[in-house]
Amino acid sequence: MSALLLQSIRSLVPVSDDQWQRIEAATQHRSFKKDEFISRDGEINRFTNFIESGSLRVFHIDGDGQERVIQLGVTGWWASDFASFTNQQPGLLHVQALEATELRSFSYEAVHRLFEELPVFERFYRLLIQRAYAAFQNRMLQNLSMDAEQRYLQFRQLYPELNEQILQKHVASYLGMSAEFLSKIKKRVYELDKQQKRATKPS
Amino acid sequence: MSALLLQSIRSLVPVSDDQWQRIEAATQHRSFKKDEFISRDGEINRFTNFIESGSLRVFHIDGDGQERVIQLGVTGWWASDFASFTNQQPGLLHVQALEATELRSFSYEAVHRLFEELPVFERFYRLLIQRAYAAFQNRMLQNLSMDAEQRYLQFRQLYPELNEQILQKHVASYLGMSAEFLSKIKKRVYELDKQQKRATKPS
DNA sequence: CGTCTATTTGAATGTACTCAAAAGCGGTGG
DNA sequence: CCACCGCTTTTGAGTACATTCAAATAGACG
Repeated sequence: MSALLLQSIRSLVPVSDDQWQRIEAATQHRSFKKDEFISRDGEINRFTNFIESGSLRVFHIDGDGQERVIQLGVTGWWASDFASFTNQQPGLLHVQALEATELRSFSYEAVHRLFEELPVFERFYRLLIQRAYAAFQNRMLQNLSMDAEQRYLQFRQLYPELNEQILQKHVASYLGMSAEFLSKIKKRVYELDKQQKRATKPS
Repeated sequence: MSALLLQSIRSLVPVSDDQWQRIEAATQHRSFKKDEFISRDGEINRFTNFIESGSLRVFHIDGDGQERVIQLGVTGWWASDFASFTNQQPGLLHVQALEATELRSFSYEAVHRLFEELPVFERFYRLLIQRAYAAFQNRMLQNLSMDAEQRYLQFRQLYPELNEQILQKHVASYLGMSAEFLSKIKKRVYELDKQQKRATKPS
């Protein structure tokens, strides 16, 4: 019984206990150790994943060997190489556990079986993607219109848990900047915070 | 009768003639002149749009007045301020016709009515978003891992029709670079092409 | 404690931007 | 049909934001 997953689904559609049982029966539980790969570049990604605990990153390695983090995920989030899963074609992305991580995964077949059996599940899935798409459009907007410091501040405000839990170098990559530069930004922001505090409450 | 729209839908799901009539009846036809706004920043976007002819851009104006093109659309594409439409909340984006443009639009109410009446339409809509999301993930990948010249070359290869039909300044904004810089890139690429041709077939 | 990796810091560099001016293009009216 | 106007594109010079590389420091893990 995965209370978190049920909660994630019920936040988008109403589900009877009977329906929930059929959904849960379609999932499989998967465990990964720190740094273990959940799926790889070049493979067909067979699963879409709900994170029960732990964290992971979805990333690409481009021509010159640079890693680019496309997505980060922590407990209660969904994450996979979506394009590869959807089209059942070899993917461009790696998915890797960043710590010991427990997933509740739906295989491609399971998802499509549920679409046929439970219209409410297809609706849930549609809403899930809709939300993800809207979030992505927002992220694109930010990447286009903000400089590195603004992106970091926005990220820190929006996802404080990621900012704490995930290694800085992965956060930097997610935000589209070098790890060194993020380090400099954090220093600058920290000094500004200090100054502001002093200014706000002068002894 | 909108053959193009029917084609767009049938490319994703099978639709009977009867079902198609109910879908088409739910649409409305809307015409826009060049530069006219289809929806605006701050408004709730009531429609999702299929482009029957013409072209449009979806863009954001940020703090310092800079315009950032999030999406471009031409005949046969779907485009709207998706986040605003989906959540029925005031949007951050403008949608504007780039030339005389004919849309076939679905209101928020019409879409939801169709979801209830025709499960096949909900499936179509899910597949449409799925595809858009996968494309977006790809674009994000490219924005993170490619420099300006590579992004332009990829764009030109992927969407030659957009490259020809849309003003360079909008393409530049879509690609996340200044119009001036795109101009310089095009010159460089053109000179390279010339050199290559000379090298390939020396008199 | 020692090793391995992550983060910090600094210097030099580069990619892309801004600003300004010139050239090109398209439409409209005389 | 030509001349002019407005807008887009081109071009060049100076600049800035962010990168790369290298070395030092700090942290985590066995």
